[in-house]
Amino acid sequence: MAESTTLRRYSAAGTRERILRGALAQFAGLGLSGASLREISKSADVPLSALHYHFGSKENLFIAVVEHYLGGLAKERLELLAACRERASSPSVEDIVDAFIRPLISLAATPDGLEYVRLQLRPFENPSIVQQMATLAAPSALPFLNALADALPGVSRPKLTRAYRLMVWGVVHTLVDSLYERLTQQPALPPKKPQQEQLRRELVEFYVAGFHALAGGP
Amino acid sequence: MAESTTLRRYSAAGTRERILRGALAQFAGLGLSGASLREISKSADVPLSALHYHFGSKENLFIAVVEHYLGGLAKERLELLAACRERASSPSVEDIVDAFIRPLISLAATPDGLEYVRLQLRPFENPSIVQQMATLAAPSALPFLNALADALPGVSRPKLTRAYRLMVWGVVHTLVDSLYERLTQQPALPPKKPQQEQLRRELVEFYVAGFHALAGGP
DNA sequence: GTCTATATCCGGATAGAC
DNA sequence: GTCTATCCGGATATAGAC
Repeated sequence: MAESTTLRRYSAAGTRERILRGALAQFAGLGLSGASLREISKSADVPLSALHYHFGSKENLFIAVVEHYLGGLAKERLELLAACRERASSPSVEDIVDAFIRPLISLAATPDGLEYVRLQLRPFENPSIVQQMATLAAPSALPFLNALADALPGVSRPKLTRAYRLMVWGVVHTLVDSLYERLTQQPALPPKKPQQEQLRRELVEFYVAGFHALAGGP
Repeated sequence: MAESTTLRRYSAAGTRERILRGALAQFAGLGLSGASLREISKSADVPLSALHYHFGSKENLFIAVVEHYLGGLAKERLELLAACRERASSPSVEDIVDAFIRPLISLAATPDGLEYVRLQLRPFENPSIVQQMATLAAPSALPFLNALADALPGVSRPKLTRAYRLMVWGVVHTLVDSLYERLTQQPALPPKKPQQEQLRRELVEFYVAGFHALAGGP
């Protein structure tokens, strides 16, 4: 009946995931340099050395967090884009914009997902991280740019890229911007589902109009 | 002929400004927690203690940098907005958007100005800073929101605020986004004046269309 | 694989000479 | 006002017992 006197508190299986969760929250709130491994280890309830054991370094952990949470979002977006292609041979601007925005709003409606969206605003601290983030982002960004180029054949690629970027960052900031939450006394993402649907329609409408304007009108 | 043996290298008059310049570059590149006062002191060529003597703390210095550089931008924007009001009793959406975007593009075309634009993407690290940034931003944001509300009477205030925020962050990111510079191999802000003018027209066009779409068409 | 203890360094802030 | 020297906490990372 003597319980093992080992100090191990958790199975190895769950440790990695708990670290990723804790790290997500810390990095999202404080950024790469602002977060500390000590705090992450506390919030994940693992010893500090477990972070190094599993991830090697702070930067590696950061990238691991991004990879872990980015995957689902990119997958969902690409699936929606593919679904448009099945319905019509080439998707409309509205289809494309919706396929981009819809999964992000769903994601932001979950607690972890919202943290991940916040994290996206923080990674620009050293060139190595920027490089790795760009590599991670490319596989989901390029199909959208290509689809937009097909839907708007009159618009040059640089123009399209800039407009795509307006959409990317505008939407992310809309969902998590604490500065404007304070300035305007409005929550960034409404808590209830119907209002979130409303917000999605509003965003799609806004950006579809913008894209069409670049092509010289709808 | 004996030169004074004092160690003072610079007059006090220039010290504050050099500190602000050095701090701007460091904070813009690395964020509040990523930048170090030691590096700032080196880049400004002043001793570390001068930073504390003139500004008291790292956070105070950060806020001082923002105040110092934000001033000119806000002033120029509000002047342009006032100028529209003189030409017509109530400015059009295009006037308002242009008054918002034009000074930012001019600012970003100067080296220090570009650093300041980059800095805007970094201040979200602790509640006290967010609070102070919101306070600093309000005096220039509210007149623009009010002007938009006048120009688009059919659009609710929350909708307008969200759209305004889309514009704020989209434009800032467009001018300095290193992630997409790498992803797309395009410089964020074109180096030559005519192309900058072109970019400005493009941005104005995009956002004017978006705002009008919210009102149910132009 | 897990955990404690520690090495090593760098950060912001300050004391006090000049 | 300016500058050197220093305090001290907290950071990442690692060594080594179990």
